[in-house]
Amino acid sequence: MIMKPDSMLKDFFLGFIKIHILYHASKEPIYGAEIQKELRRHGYQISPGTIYPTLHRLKKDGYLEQQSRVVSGKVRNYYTITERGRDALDKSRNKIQELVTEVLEDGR
Amino acid sequence: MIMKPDSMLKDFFLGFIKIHILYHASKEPIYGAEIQKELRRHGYQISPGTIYPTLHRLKKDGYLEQQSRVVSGKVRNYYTITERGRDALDKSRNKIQELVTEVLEDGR
DNA sequence: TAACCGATATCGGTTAATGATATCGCAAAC
DNA sequence: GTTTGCGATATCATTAACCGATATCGGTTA
Repeated sequence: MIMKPDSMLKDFFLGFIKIHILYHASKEPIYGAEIQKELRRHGYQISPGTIYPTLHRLKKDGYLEQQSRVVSGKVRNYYTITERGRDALDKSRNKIQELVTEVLEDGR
Repeated sequence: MIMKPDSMLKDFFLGFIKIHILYHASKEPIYGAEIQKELRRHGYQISPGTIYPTLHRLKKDGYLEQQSRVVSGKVRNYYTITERGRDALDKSRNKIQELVTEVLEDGR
């Protein structure tokens, strides 16, 4: 029996996904399956049914732009952050800092 | 026309609520309406339909314990963190630190 | 004992995550 | 040039969660 990650952390993680994606897309072009792997390294199994609609949404909202590229015979949709996305990321950073700092600040 | 907070931050906030609540309940006894005000100070209007079920859930899961108290003629359900809740909070802290630090670390 | 009121509880409607499945499109094989 | 393989992407029905409007609770006071 596999112990699922704490639901609290799962919730946190889901709420954090868009920001996490924007961050990586600000570093280098990313694609769906890669993001999924990256999230797994953090211990969270996020469904493709979540990843892809999220990417589409971020593109539709103008935060990401898409370039299709062929890699070893497969089509990949790479996403890069836009200027608008960068602004949103910066704004989110500040707010997250404010929200999280307090909670993280001290142990028991 | 009131500009709603960015949906990305809203998502983050919703995912963060349980942890935020646990944190405050680790400092002092809290109650629903107070939490709602506290969250508003951060710029987010969270519905009672979210707050109260969340508190019930945290209690049911053993993270909070409840004491009903009468204040100026009104019944209030105060919640305090349990030992189990403290453990969950500490665990969450570590994980959040790991997840957030990277994203916050640098500007553009 | 009736009316008040802050706080809490609840309900139907709506939106979002899920993960299993189907599809896409290029390339290598024959 | 047609077929097959495959990683990546798209989609769909189901399930769960937030929403906010509304109802209810239960001491207190007059």
